[in-house]
Formats: sequence, C-alpha cells, structure tokens
Amino acid sequence: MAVIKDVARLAGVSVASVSKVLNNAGSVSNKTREKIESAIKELDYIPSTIARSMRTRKTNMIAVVVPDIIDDFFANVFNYIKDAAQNLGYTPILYSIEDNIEMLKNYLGKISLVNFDGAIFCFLDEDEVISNFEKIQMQIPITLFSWNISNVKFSAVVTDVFEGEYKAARYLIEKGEKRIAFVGGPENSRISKQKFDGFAKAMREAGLEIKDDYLFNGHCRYQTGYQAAIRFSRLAEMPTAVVAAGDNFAAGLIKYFTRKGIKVPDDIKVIGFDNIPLASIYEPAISTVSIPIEQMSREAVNLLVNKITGREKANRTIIFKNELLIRNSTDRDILIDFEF
Amino acid sequence: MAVIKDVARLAGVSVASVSKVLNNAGSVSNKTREKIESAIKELDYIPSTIARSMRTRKTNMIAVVVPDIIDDFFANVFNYIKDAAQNLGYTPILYSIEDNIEMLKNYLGKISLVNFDGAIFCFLDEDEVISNFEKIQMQIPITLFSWNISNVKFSAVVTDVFEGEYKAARYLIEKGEKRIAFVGGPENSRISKQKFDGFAKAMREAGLEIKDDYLFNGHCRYQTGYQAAIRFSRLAEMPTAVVAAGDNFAAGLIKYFTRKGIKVPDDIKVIGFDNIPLASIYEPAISTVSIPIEQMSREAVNLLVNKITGREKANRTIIFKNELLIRNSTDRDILIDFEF
DNA sequence: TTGTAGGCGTTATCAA
DNA sequence: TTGATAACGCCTACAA
Repeated sequence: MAVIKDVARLAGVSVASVSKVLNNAGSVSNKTREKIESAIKELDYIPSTIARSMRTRKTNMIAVVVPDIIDDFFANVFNYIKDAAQNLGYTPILYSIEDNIEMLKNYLGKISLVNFDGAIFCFLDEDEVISNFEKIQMQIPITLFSWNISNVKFSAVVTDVFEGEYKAARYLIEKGEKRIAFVGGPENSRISKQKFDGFAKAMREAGLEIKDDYLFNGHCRYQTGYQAAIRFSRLAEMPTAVVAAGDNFAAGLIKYFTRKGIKVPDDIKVIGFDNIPLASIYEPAISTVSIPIEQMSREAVNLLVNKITGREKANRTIIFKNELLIRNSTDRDILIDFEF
Repeated sequence: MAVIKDVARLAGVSVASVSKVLNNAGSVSNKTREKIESAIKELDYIPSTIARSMRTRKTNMIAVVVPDIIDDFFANVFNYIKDAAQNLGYTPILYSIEDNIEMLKNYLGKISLVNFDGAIFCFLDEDEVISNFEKIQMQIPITLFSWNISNVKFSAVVTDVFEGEYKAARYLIEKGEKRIAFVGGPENSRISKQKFDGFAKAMREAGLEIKDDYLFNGHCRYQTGYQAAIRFSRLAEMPTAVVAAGDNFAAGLIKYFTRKGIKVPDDIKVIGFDNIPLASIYEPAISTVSIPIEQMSREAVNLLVNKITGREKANRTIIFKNELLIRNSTDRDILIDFEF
C-alpha cells in the first residue's frame, strides 16, 4: 500500500504539497499538481481514512440505531437514511438492538460512540436512556427519529403516533365497531405505549371497554399477529375489529383469520400501522397509518449533518403528519390505485 | 475525552503499562494493574479505536456488500451476518449497490476497502468484477456468498440456484403445466441468469417452448411481479404457471391475479424463490425454494474471520443444499404447519 | 509556492 | 516488572 510519502517521493515534492492536492486546499502550482496527480494514479494511492480521522478527528461515519432491523419498517428507514447520508459524504453504521433495552444501554455505554461524527436514534427515546443521550450529546451531535412532539433537548424529526393510532381506532368506531382489540409491540417500549394510549383515548371517548382479553403484545413480526389471532379467535366473544400497531401484526392476523375461514374485512376488520410495502401488496390490502419516512429520514440526516458541520447550533424539531390510509382490510369495496 | 496519557498520569505509571492492562498482554504487577484500573474507571476512559487501528492495522470492521438491501432476502442475510460477526468481535458495514454494477465497481475501486479487515460479497460475483475481487484479495481476505459451486479463487459459501430453479420448474412440469412463464431479476445479473438457465433446462428437457412473451425481468420487488402479471394477463394465451425468481415477485404476481379474479393456484400456479418470511405469511402461502441463509451467513463469517486471523490459509468452498417447499400457491390442498 | 516538523492516541520494542 | 520512545499515515502551522 502506497502512502503519502511514496507519492511525494515519486512526484519529487513534499508531503505537504501532496496533502494540499488531496484536499484541494492551500496553493500549488499547476505543474506540481500535475506531477502529484500522475504519481497518485501510478501508485494507485488511496489516502488512509484512518490516519486522516486520527488527525482531523472526524470519521464521516454516523451511527444509526434502530429497534429491530428485521422489521421492514426500520429496514426502509435505514435505507432512506443511508441514501441521504451517502449523498452528504457520510457512511451510516447500523445498530439494531433487537427490541432489547439492555442491548441499547450496552451500546450507549461502552460502544465508542466517539468514533462517530454523530448518531441517529430511531424510536428509542425511552425514559430510561434519555440521560444517556444527554451524556452522549456532550460529545457528538445526535438526532432523534421519534414520536415525541414536545421534546426540546434534542434535534428531532417526529410524527405523532399517538394521534395516528387515535385516528385508526376512531375510524373503526365510526364504522360502528364496538369490540375492538389491540395488538402492540413490546410492552416496555415507549412507542408502543404511545400507540396504545392513542387507541385507548378513542375507546374511552366512545365509551367502549378495553378488555384484557383483547390486548396482545410482542415483537413486530408476523408471528405475533398470528398468535394474537389464535388467542382472539378462541375467545367466547371474538373481537370484530383489531387495531394493530404495525403492518406485520396485521398481516399475521389476517393470515390466521383467513386460514380459519374468518373473513377479513367481513367478519373482522384489521388496521395496521407504518404503511410498509407489504401493506399494499397483501391480499386484502391492509388499511394502515402512513408515515412519511423518506422525508423524515432525509431531514433527520440534514439536521444531524448541520450540527456536525456547525451550520446549525440550536436544537430543532420538525413535525411530520401521518395519514390514515383505508384499504381492503377494513373496507371490502374500496378501490385502490396501485402506483405500480 | 481522556486519553491513555491521562490514565497513566493519574495512576502514576507509564503509558506502556496502561496499554498492557488494556490488552492484557505483557506482565504487570497486581498493584499497578489495580491502580490503572481504578484510574480508567475514574476517568471514564475508552481507548480510541481509531488510534488503535492506526497502530495495529486492524479495524475489526468487515464490509458486507449486497445487491439490494430493500429486498427482504438480503435484509435477512445481512442480519444473520451481523449476528455472527458481532459474536466474533467484528462490526459489519453494509453496502447496498441497488442492483447497479456501476455502483459496485465504484465501491470496489475507490472505496478504501483497505479500512476493512475483510469483506463479504453476496451474490455479486459477476464476470465483470471478478478481476477486481482478485485485486482486493491481495490486500484483504474476502468471502463470497454465491451460486458458483465450482469457484476456486475465493473462499465461499454457495448454494446451487441453477439446480433450485430447475427443481421448481420441474415440479410444475410434472404437475402437467405446459405454459410456464418466468419472472427474473435484473437481466445483466449473473445470479438471475443462473436461475433462468435452471428454468430453461427443465423446459428444454420437457420439450416445452420458452416464449418471449412469457419472460419478464426487473428488480426484486413486489412491483415487478405485479407488472409481470399485468403483461401476462393481457396475452391472448395466458401462462398457466409462473416460475418467479424471488418471493417478492411471486407476491406481486399473486396480488394482481387475485385482484383480477384469476385464482391462484386454480387458474394459475406461482412459485417463488428464497423463502423469505413473507412467503409463508402470504395468503395463499407461497411455494418456494428455501436457502439455508442462517447457516450460510454464519459460515461465511467464519470463513472470513479464519482468514483474517490466519487460522485458515487456503480457499475453501462450502456447499449448501436448497430445498423446494410446496405451499398453497401451487397446491390448493397442501396443509402447512406454521411453526409460529 | 514549497517544505519541515510536530502531533493525533495507540502499540510494541528494547533497555533498564 | 517497568518505562522511554519510535512508529502508524496524515494534516497543518510555520518557515523558507
């Protein structure tokens, strides 16, 4: 591996000049620049980003921490973040905590977050770790991708999942449903609680009871929805509608119901959350709450990079609207335009 | 941020001793060790991995390059690789080339793959880039996750997708299908060609014609399958079965057919590939070819790490079997055991 | 416009 | 068992 010194020697100049050409900073005559450039080519020289990082104290890497990368929602979020980051010259490093707060703490505590120029945390602002976040923020900028519309301690892109789930439940209630079940993510996760609270508010307002039997929690996978459906269908009095806090749940629910001859939406309605690609491709297409993850991801990166470069100093929160999308898992006859 | 010098000063020892404790190498008396350890704790000292990398020329990072991270298949592959790598103390860095060979070349050429201790390339051994791979391999070990069972230039975990697709087509032919269509990935991708060739072999052997109208290619997304279904269903003579080179294709196909009242599997049979979680949760459950990605991922990492550590010197290829899984998109009455 | 030299935070060699 | 010190490859005053 050639190093800068080799280039300098071959070009017959000093390392300083080579460095200047590399970073096109400082002044070099055209003649030396050419000599250097051809030496670089000849040697296949690539500057060591490690040595560079050591010297400049920047790595051009950002940490992206998500609850669970197997969940399509976060896979998509990460992908958008990746695109946005790469466009700005940053490499995103993915961390998945697999819905395990201990693992998160572990990352936060011992991982050398120092090696990153910044970090983005997606739906991870649990009370337990907020103080860790503040500590980290003393070292490097962080941005939250979150549900918390009133947070002021961090820069954030947020969408109000409480309100989103409220709208979902409200929709079912207005259609006349009374026995409505809820399938949520891990019980101890903050975002799950937010969604549940939105659901609960709609139920309370309508004077409807929230039965323990109608509640189910688990990782945001098909399986959880499937299991929930098994439980629900064994009840003496089955629910007639389910608010699912994720599209994966919804797909699992529908799968089991359909297998058992329970028709969706005729016998039971199901509504999801997130609007992952699966939601529109599933049959029946899944009604859901859509979150503008592409824009949110892009802005999350912008916010972070602005802080990293010092262009922006104060914390800022950008709020994004979510939207109820009605499809065939709640309404047999809705006609859906597929864009594809 | 405290550095090693601060620790040494606080403990009243030399940096050399601190370093020894950090790497528990060399010999230090218990007394100094204790002093150092408490100094570390007091200062919240974390060694700089950058400086460390600079000195040791190891980063403990491996590059993982996949064709398209939005494809669930590769999201799952990456996740397994991630687990295996982390268990061995390596951080995987994800690169998605988005089915674009130019982007791959770009990564290969200019990216400082030098910063990685090794790299894993997933289904990316196109002829065009093999020579680049060899060049890279002169710098760092690489492992291929591949279809190429007879490769000898690299260490690899492989599964024979040619044979897998052959089995899929064969199955439909044995059920009496004659008008069989094929939906494949990007035309210029090598793995797509392998799959097509497997399909074509079965067709040829059975004396069946491969019509141009029955061929469709695109990125491995739902949309491609959906579009293919549109095309197929407009034909004067529709196919009665489709071999889809990915489960996403299959889901898109089934979606469109079902919407149009074309029954799967009664009117048309569809078979996928990869056995992503979606395949079993879809309704009807999708017949597919299953690849043991968990074991393959683990072994890919093992192979690579063994080379990195020097435990293994020669190239080695491990071959994994794939398996035809019959579900309801080809057979109405098959009863499927869901493990969930 | 060019070059010299110091330092970023480690590890590793070699004396003491 | 300890500690000085020289790298690792790069950037950047500062001097020439």
